Amino acid sequence: MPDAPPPDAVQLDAYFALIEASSLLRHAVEQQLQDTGDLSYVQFQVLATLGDSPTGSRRMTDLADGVVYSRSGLTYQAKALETRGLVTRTPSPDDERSIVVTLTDAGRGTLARVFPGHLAVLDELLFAALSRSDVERLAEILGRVRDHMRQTPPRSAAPRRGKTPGATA
Amino acid sequence: MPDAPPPDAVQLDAYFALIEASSLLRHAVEQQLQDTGDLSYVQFQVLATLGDSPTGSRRMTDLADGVVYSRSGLTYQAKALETRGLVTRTPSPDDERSIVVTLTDAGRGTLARVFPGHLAVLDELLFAALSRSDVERLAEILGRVRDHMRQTPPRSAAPRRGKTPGATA
DNA sequence: GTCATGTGCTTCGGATTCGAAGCAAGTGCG
DNA sequence: CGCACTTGCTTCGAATCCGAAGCACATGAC
Repeated sequence: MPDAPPPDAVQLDAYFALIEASSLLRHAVEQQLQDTGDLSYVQFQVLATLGDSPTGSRRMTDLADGVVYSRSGLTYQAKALETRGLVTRTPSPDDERSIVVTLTDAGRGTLARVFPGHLAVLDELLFAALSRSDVERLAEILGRVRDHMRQTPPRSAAPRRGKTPGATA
Repeated sequence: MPDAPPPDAVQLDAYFALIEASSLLRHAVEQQLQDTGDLSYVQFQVLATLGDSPTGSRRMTDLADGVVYSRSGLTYQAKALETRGLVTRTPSPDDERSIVVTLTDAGRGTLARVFPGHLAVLDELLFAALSRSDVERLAEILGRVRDHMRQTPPRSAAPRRGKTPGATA
């Protein structure tokens, strides 16, 4: 290869660290969830998201969006959770085509049973290496990143508007 | 903000932001890789990891470890890459049971073709919302996290449930 | 040398994943 | 109302993923 403009080394560091850290963490957590509650990571995310809602319910689409999952994938998991009695799925009164997923008591129970261990893993793996201010900074920075990404054209929407070189407008 | 009653609120913020941001980023990048080079994310990671090595080679196990993937999963992907001529797989001269994966010229070419767009996505999604010092901090903090996780007992060593059965014998 | 154990990779089976296509309900407009 | 278009979810097929089991080489104890 000739020379490519040396991509910013620190940026790459940050990027790779982000990917690696999240992958490692995810794997560890996944294991814990499997052992403790027989849950996959997505399933846990779904339950946790529902638990976060005041009503304990969400529409399928919003749920899929929240956990960053495909719709068909969520259908699969929601059914699995329903079969196990951890959530219910009922058509919305407002929109007959919407399905509202709701956490059951059993679901809350499972969540409660799994959560402490979950936190323990986080403490051991993620927070053990960090000071309080590290955590604060991390939350602040990544929070900003997340918000930015959520705002930005979600999926396709490549630079469509772009005209050819020169006049931006 | 009231104090954190049960779990530390800031910690949870950081954790969720980490997971969400990495998920969103990964999806976006995945799309770009698919479009530009017909590569899955893992495949890209493998090529990139190999490209990072002075010799352009790595053992299967080290590779799997590096990209945080199962061994069987890597076997699958390595074969796919080999079929497409992007890597070669040869038994190691040292250890007859080791397989050394090596980047081919075609592999380097693909990597080169895909990389600029990859960086563009990162710029747009990840770095656009961050200042230089944010990036530095992020790299530093997450680097520390990653190192900590890499050191920590990878698999087992999870807090066994129940009591410790004292001496096994 | 030979056995027991450890290490490296693959195969196998089953579970999960996604996108595309399909179906049904909602909306805007004449 | 009828029609075109949108939106919400599911089904379908094919690809991918992982853990357990298996195979082959390597190493250490004796």
